[in-house]
Amino acid sequence: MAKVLTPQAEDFPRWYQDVVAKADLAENGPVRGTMVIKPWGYAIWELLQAEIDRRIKQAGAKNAYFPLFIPESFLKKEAQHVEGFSPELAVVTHGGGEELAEPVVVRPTSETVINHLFAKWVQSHRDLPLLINQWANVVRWELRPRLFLRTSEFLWQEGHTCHATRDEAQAYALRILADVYADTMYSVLGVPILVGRKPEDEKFAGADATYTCEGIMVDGKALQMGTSHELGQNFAKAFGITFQSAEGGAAEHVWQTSWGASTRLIGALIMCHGDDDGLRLPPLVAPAQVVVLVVRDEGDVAGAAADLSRRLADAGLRVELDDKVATSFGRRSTDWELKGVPVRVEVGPRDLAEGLVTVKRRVGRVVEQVPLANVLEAVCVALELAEQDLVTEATLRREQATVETSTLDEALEAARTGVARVSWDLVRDQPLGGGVTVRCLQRPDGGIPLAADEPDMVAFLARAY
RNA sequence: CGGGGAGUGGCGCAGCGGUAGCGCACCUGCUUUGGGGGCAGGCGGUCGGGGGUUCGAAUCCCCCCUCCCCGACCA
Repeated sequence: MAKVLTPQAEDFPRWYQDVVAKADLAENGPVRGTMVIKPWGYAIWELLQAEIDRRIKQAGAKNAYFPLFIPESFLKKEAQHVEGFSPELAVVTHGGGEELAEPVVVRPTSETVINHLFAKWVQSHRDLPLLINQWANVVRWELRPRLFLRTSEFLWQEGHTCHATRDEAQAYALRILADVYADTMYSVLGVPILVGRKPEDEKFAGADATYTCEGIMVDGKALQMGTSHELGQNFAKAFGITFQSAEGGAAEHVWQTSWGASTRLIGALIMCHGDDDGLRLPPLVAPAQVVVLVVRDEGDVAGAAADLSRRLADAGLRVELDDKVATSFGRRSTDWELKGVPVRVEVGPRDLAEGLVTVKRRVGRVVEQVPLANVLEAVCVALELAEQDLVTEATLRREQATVETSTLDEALEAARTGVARVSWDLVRDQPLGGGVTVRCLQRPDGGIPLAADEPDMVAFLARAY
């Protein structure tokens, strides 16, 4: 196998850049920090998006769309929020050749503009809960961009909800975390995650509590893949979102949540499953689940390959037919491998003479000769196993990367190369350094702490992207 | 903003006073095709910008700009 990529062990960040480029996922835009998502990368995003969208709707939220431009004054209405986002705002000061009376910011997130509207939409307890989601791009002027992981503009979904009580809002924030994020990450992306609560100083700007899904990458670093926030009544008070309860009486402020997951998930996919030969895609988000390759255009090989790809497509699989024999077979194999297609079916004259084709799995490099009649079944089994193997491998790796520690020094040492599990009481208010941060807090039994001051919490320390 | 480095065909780089080169990619043709094939021919650059030194500047000097890497911030 020709080495096309910088090996992970040699230089992981460079390996990442190589994969993004060679698998044709994305490239830099002309403005620093911007990203061009190329067809292969975008197709992955669309599949991921569809999965998340389905779960969001299942949780009762409806899609809507709010403006890209937000009056600058809106951002300033919630004190923590403006403090958190000011440094990374893109601000438009001119329009139509004139200086604007009030500058508008390009949304870094949409709490402010959405809550402005919510104040009008919510009047009665009958309007609650209000469950809204939007798919959009947002802009945060990043100092150190990295394709998919941290770009100045990125695509995401952001959910925003209003509830009558704190308990209901909390339950909904946790429901999204579990049913939408954790479930998609685990059962669709095959990425094992740590689910927990962010310490107070790592909360979303303006939130009472932030819950997070932290993925563990091949190099032992953590990546925040999705967050769900309890906003309390902070924005409700800043924007005047009130309702009258069934009992009547004075207007009350609603209790809110917001939650988001972005194109960063693609970065997680790359860094969690990729190997020295490229991407390895879980079948559910593979733009092509199977590629049928014409090894050599001899006799009826091309016809047989075309028939085969049609049969697989008819069975509901996403299939790509590669009959571009002008390019060498080795080159094409390498390219599909870089792109991470889970299963390849190779149709060549030698095998075909015996009524066989070769089925190769990207994960585990399993190769088998299969009679033409059994290809569909063999491919389905291979896809099933591909999914399982990816999860098993990644889960094992996360377990190996996670170290139980009993002192802060031990934890910091372990967090230099992986994840340290340590008592929160040993970490609280201590300086960490070395790029190590508290990724999340859990209860001793792995549950999610519902209050910031729960006793006996466990902290997970790691370096992060 | 602090510390380091780099700007030369699409990409990666060499050249460091004497007419702009290499690898990859791309185009044409032949040959090949079971893991990035081979051969031949070809397209493509006012060497980041401005000023200066010199008979002569990609190369030396001055100013400016941009980008990358390491930190602080971050979905």
